[in-house]
Amino acid sequence: MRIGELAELAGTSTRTLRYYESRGLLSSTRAPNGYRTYDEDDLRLLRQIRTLQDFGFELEETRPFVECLRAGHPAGDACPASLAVYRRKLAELDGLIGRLADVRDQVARQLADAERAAGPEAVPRCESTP
Amino acid sequence: MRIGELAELAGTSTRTLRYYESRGLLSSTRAPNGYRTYDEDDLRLLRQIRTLQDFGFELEETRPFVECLRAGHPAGDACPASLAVYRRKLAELDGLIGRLADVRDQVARQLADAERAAGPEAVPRCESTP
DNA sequence: CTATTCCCTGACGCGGGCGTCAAGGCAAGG
DNA sequence: CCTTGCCTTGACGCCCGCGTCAGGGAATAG
Repeated sequence: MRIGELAELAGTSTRTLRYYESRGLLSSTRAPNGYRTYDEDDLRLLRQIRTLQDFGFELEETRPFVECLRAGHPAGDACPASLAVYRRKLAELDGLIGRLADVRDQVARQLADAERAAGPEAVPRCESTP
Repeated sequence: MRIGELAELAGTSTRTLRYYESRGLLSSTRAPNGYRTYDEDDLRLLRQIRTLQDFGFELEETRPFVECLRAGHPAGDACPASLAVYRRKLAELDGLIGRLADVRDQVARQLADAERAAGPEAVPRCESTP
């Protein structure tokens, strides 16, 4: 298949596919006229990349998964390097979520304090003053 | 005080202060030699900005707080516009944390599945095989 | 006088993942 | 032949909060 079809199948753009190729993540054979040609394996590879991207993985972090698939494994996460990325990402996410939760609570407290200071009359709880 | 001193007091850089000024967030008077001059009010204003920045607020989102302080209020969050930003940010944080938690769980599941598929022998639970 | 240390403005760089335009080639239909 | 629609490479733009360099002036100590 050609680049436009692959892009549509993966729900992305041709620009993105060329970008992945420039990063060495996606490969393509060329038709005599210079057009990129892809097969089902490329689609699976691309889907793997997109899934991880949707998880918030950086492109570089998808590389072990890609290489794992290229090595012939049925799943991109069948290799130790991919598992290592999973684990790093889990730790990263836990840290990030924890920090965000802290921030959330601090903001909530700031808001509550500021609302109290501003006077409770400005914060109608229900239809108490119709 | 001059820009270097203010920067150090606020734990930031002179570049940052000039940047804030270019964004219209921080103001300064000028000494006859052209040097920026600041007072305690500017320091408080700057601290307000930095606190919000540390929370992950974008610079533009600190503007209501800055204007509130400039209007003479003792706290930057004493104005309705600031409270509105707090509320938006809370909702944003809740949404983000929720999505990240979802991703975290999906990654954890992927990891667990991949570990099972790879074979449990590669995942020593304790010192079971010394 | 010089050396040091502050300060000034202006401008480019960076990271990440593309979007988007430019300028053209190739294939197929009418 | 022309048009349409796909494809090619190359290159600039964007976001955002600065870092960092270039090329100067100003104040102070020795």
